Amino acid sequence: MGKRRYHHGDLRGALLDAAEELVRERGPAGWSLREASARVGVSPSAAYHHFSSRDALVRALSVRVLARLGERMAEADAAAWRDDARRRLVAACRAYVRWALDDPAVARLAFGAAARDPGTAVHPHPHDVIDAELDRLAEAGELSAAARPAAEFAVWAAVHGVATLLTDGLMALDPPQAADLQTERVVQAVLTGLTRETAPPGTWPAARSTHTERRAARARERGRGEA
Amino acid sequence: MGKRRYHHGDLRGALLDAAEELVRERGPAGWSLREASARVGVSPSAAYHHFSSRDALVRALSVRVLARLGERMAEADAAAWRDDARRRLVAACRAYVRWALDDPAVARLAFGAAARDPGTAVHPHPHDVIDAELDRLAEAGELSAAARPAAEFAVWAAVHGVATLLTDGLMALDPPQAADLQTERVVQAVLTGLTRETAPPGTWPAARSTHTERRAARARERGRGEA
DNA sequence: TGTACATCAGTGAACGCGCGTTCACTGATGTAC
DNA sequence: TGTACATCAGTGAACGCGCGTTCACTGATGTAC
Repeated sequence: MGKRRYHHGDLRGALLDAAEELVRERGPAGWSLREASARVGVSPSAAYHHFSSRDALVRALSVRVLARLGERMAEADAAAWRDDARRRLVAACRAYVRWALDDPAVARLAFGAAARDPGTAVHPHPHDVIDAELDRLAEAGELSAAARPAAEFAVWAAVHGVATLLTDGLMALDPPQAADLQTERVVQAVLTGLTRETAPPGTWPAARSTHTERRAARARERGRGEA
Repeated sequence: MGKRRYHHGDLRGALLDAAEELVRERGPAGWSLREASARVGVSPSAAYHHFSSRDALVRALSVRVLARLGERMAEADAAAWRDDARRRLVAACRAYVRWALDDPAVARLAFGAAARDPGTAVHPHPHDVIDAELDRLAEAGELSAAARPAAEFAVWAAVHGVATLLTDGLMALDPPQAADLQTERVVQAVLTGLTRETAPPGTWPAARSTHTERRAARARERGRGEA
C-alpha cells in the first residue's frame, strides 16, 4: 500500500472499479458519481478528467462488464474442447447464465440500455461466441445451411431469456443449481428444433446487433483504407 | 371536461396514468413523483393519500402493466381459436414480443425488479397463459408427460429473451416486422425440441415464479379457511 | 328535508438532502536543451 | 545532470436544482338523526 500520491496512476480504472462495486451493492442506478469518487478517495471533479459525464462512466462500465461476460463464455467454451460442438455451446450458455446469477445487478447494467455505446467495442462479444459455436455445429453437419442464418439470435434469445427471468426475479429455480439444468434444457431444445427446421431458403430475415453493426462498419472502413 | 373539482374522483388511477406516460417519454426511472402530480394538476403531497411512497406507485404501475401484457396474450390466444394448440401458443408469444416492442420503456419497467411486489396479483399472468397453452398441447398428445413439467419456463424464457434483446437494443431486426417471424422461429424451435425430448422422469426440477408462489399461498390459505 | 359532525382527500409551505457539473487553482510530472 | 517550462491530473468551493417526504391546514363529501 503506497502512500497517497497526488497523482493517482489509474484513476480511470479505479473509478470503474468503485462504480462496479456500487452497482453490486445498490443496483444499476442507486449510486452517484460523487460516491464513486469518494470511495476512491478523490474529489468529485477529478472524475471529469477521465469521463465527460456520469453517463459516460456508466457506459464505459457496461462495456467493460459485457466484455467480461464474453470472456467467461469463451473460457467455458475452451474448457470443453474435448466435447462436441453442441456440448461446447451448452457450456458457453451455462457460463452466460451463471455470470448473470453471480452478479445480478451488474448483469442488469450490462444488458440495460446504457450498454449501447456505439463508440466502444466489446470483445469478445457474447454474440460472437455463440456465432462461432454455431458455425462449428454447421461444419459438423448438425445444422443445415437453411437453418444456419440468424440461428445465433434464436440461441442467444433463449439463453438471455433464462438469464434475465432469473436475475429479474420473475422466475426462480429450486435449488439454485438447477439453473445449469434448466439452461441446458432450453438450449438443447432450441438446437434440436433448429436442426429439424425445414424452412425454405431466405426465410430468416437479417438480424443485427449493435455489435455486428460496429463490426460491419469497421470492415467497410478497412476496405476504404485499402482501396 | 368538467370543471376542476377539489376532489379528483380517481386520483390514484390518474397518477398511474401520468406515471405510465412519463415512463414512456423518459424511461422507467427518468421521472419524479412531483412531475406525475403536476401532470395530473395536483400538489405533490396529494399522492401520499394513495401511495405510501414513490416506490409504491412504481410497483403498482408495474403490476398494472404486466397484467396488460397478460391480457394481450390472452386476446391473441382467443383470436386464434380456430388454430391448433401450437399455433395458438405462437400467437400468444407474438403478442408478448409485439407488446414489448410497442412500448419498450413500459416493458422494461414491467420486467424490472420493481415488478416483484408480493402483495398484489397480476391477472392474467403471462406465465399462466403459456402454461395453459402447454396443457392443451399435452392433451393433444404433442408434448410427452416427461417433457411437460416446467416446459412453460423454457417457452417463457425463449420469448422473453427475444423481447428483451429487442427492447434493450442488443439485437435489431430488419425490417421491424421481422420480429413476428423471429419470434415464431424461436418458439417453434423450442416446442419441437421439447417434443423430441427423451429425458427420464423427474429430470426437470421445480421452477417457480413470484406469480406461482402467490397462487400456491392463496391455495394454502383457502384450504386452511375451509378446514 | 335539514342540520351537525366525522371523515376523506385535497393544499401549500417547508424540511434537509445530495446531486452533476463548473471554475479558477495548484502540485506533480515529463520534456527540451 | 540541471534548469525552464508546458502539460497533466489533481483540489475544493460553489452553482443551481429538483427531489421525496412531512406537516398543519381546510374544503368537500357522506352519514346519522
